[in-house]
Amino acid sequence: MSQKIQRPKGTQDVTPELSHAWKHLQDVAIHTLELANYKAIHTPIFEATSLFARGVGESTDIVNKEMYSFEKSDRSLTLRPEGTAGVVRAFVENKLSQHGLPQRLYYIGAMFRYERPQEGRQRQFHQIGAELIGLDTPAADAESILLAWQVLKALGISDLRLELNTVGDPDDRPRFREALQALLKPHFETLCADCQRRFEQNPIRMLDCKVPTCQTIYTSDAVEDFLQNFAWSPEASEAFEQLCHILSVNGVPFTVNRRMVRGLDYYSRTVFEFITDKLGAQGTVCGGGRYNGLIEELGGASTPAIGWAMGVERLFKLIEHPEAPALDAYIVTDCHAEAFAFAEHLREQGLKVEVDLSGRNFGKQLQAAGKRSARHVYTIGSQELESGVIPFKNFETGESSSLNFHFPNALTHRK
RNA sequence: GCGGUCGUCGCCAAGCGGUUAAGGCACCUGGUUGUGGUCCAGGCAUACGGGGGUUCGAUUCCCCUCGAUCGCCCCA
Repeated sequence: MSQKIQRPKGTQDVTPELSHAWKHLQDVAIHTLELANYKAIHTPIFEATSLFARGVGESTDIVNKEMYSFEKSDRSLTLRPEGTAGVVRAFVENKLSQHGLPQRLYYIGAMFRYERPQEGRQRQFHQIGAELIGLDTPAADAESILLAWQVLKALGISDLRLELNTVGDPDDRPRFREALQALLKPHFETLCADCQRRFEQNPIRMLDCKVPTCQTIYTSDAVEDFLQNFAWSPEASEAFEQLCHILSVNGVPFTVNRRMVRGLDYYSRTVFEFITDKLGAQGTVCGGGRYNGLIEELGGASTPAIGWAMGVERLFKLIEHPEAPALDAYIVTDCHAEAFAFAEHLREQGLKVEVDLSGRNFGKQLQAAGKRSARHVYTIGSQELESGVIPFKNFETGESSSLNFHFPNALTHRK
């Protein structure tokens, strides 16, 4: 058994039992996206490591400890840990802005993050993402969020909460950070070790801490006041209010969560997450936000954009798994040459058809048809070749009937 | 990377130091000269994730390892 090769840790096989439901999920999502005139973009599964270092951010966990990187002839390459950086790179490289803005793009595919697997978290996982590039308006934010909501609804997932926040413009971030540090400084000694580390590295993240003693500090009136009343730029605040308005008008339930932070450096202003309580600790089913600085950072003209990504595996656990379509016809036969011709005839009509290949007696073949829950069973033996009349039976109603079929070379090529 | 739990056939699952390692489902083969699955008979783990140890003896005890799972971290 030690010889047996297993799939790598944190990866999954989608076997035929599940592959239909898997395809269904993708089909529904893609259909919804395309109805909103989003167009697919396919980018490589690996990119220059520097793309993610610059795009996602040097200080993020993703870049620091989760990348699958490898060297090839002096180049450092990395399996994409997320989709936006690659899409933006492609947008810049292919000069998609020349085709007019805004650009509405979506992608779907595998992502890779070297993490300890747990429920809803794999090392290879899949994301469906949408990017709206070229606009920095509340309406654009709303379109993006509404679109995500529509995809989720189309999948039959509505038992979710949408959390929304604004993290201001890049210029505001240091201001916010310093103000927060100043506010929490007096409590530094009582904070947990993690928070003491975060204090310098990523103070905003402290607010998410699960340690009770830390939480009592972070939920104090002083901190609460600070969060509610921190003065973002007037533009950002104004835009955020309008966005909330549009979402309300469209009946999307949301809550403003001033503590929500996102792990990628490129976010600015609007950030949001759709969260479920049904998946344990990894409840974020869709996460996104605005990234106005990213395109310029990656060498393009300064262009605002917003986008999101959904975790396919997480969605998959939340949706109903539809049955695969039934087998329309089963062909019992000992004359395969002619049976294939007839099968093709049926398939041209869009029917799902299987030809029995076993060569066993017809009784056994009939049994096989029953096990497969075939709707109709056609029998093609030497008699049928001769007469050109094919008997068939509807296995759902039990009714028998027959039809005429012109076999190619039927009379000359019988076995 | 850190902690907890777990690992017996494709799936569910008994056994918990000495068993031929139950059983069910699924699957396969045959019983039926050409009209159906539910019937009957049989098959289907030289083996209990892998490796090492303790023991006269280990699926049952110990260690390591691999994997799963839950949580931390973080995110989709």
